Amino acid sequence: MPRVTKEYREARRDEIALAAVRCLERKGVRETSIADIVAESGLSTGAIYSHFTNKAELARYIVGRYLIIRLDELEADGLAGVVVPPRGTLRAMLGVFTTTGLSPALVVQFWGEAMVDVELKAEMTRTAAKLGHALSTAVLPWARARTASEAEAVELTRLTARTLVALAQGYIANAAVFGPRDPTEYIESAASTLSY
Amino acid sequence: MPRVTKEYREARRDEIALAAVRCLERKGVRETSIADIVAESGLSTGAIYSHFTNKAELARYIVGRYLIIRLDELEADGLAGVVVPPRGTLRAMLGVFTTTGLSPALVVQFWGEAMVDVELKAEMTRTAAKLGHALSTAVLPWARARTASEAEAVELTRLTARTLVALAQGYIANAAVFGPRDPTEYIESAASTLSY
DNA sequence: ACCTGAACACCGTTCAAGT
DNA sequence: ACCTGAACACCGTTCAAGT
Repeated sequence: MPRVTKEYREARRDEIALAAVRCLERKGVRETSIADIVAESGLSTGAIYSHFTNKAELARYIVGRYLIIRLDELEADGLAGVVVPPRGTLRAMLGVFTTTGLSPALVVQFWGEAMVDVELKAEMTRTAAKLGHALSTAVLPWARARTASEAEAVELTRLTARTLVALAQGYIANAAVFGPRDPTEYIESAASTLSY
Repeated sequence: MPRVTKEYREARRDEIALAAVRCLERKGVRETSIADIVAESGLSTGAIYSHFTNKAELARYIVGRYLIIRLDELEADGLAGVVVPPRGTLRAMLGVFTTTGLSPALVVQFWGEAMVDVELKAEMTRTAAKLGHALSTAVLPWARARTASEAEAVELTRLTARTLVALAQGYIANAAVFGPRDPTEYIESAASTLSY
């Protein structure tokens, strides 16, 4: 048996990660030093480095653990075969995003970090794959209703899922730079703008 | 008369800024040190600090000078009263973006920096205002053709311009994280996705 | 006035020593 | 095994001295 349980280690990692998230939301990724996280967590430098190999790995852990948008309900609808049009899926995704998880400002900072940190980008791609899976499940019944063959439905689902992610990214980046915006209003405006 | 001309100072600032952009495209915002810019420009630390008060001001200068997307043609069409539908304006904006200016990866990094640096955010808002102005000019004839009064046309133009910026941001963020995508295909997919 | 480069303060990371 | 905190290397910024 290990001296400390796996649960203890996990709890310790989360304790550090949550202290870090508090610092990040307050000061931003760039301005948060290990010393800040040490002060916020009440632990020592060495304690943090005995649970994360470096600051980058801590960032990766946070992205993997807190950047996921839970879309269980949508996924459930999709699995049950309920037909939800893409606009409804986007609405649900933005709604979940605005009520839970990290702030748009912090998400955009992590995107920026990922441009430079290959490992963080890989973690983000993995997270995005989970999101893409949930979206695909939600979109598939709708795609089936609109296409003749299953192959066509799958291809339409794939393209639609990437586009939904891009539209959500646009919403997040726009909110981060220019201030909050009502999700429904954004979707309506985008739909009407693109129909001409 | 000043010892050195205004032109000399401007040229020196651009010399430093362009050396910095080369470093930034190569190593990213975070990883580029003043020492890198010193090596790339062939100047000394002090020389750089005699033209920019600090690294943040240099970043601001770069954003103000190289992040602007030139939309002169669109603006000209708008001023001439040519009716271009919003989709055409978006297409033109993404086309200009993909052929000139900074890479999507670098743009996203600057967004991230702006979340933490108030001055950089202000500079970015000013840059965005210029872009918004060009977009508004391009969109106004179309909005006039679709509304009864001038007041309505102006309001529709305002909303449409913000949405066009959000859609462009989505394209940029998506391309930065998931790789390049054909602008026309993105617009078609977004339009079709949002029509349901 | 512009420029040089050594010096300083600060931050991420390491590591010998403690429990 | 986990933790402590002093020590080290590196980076942004300053400043006395040069042209």
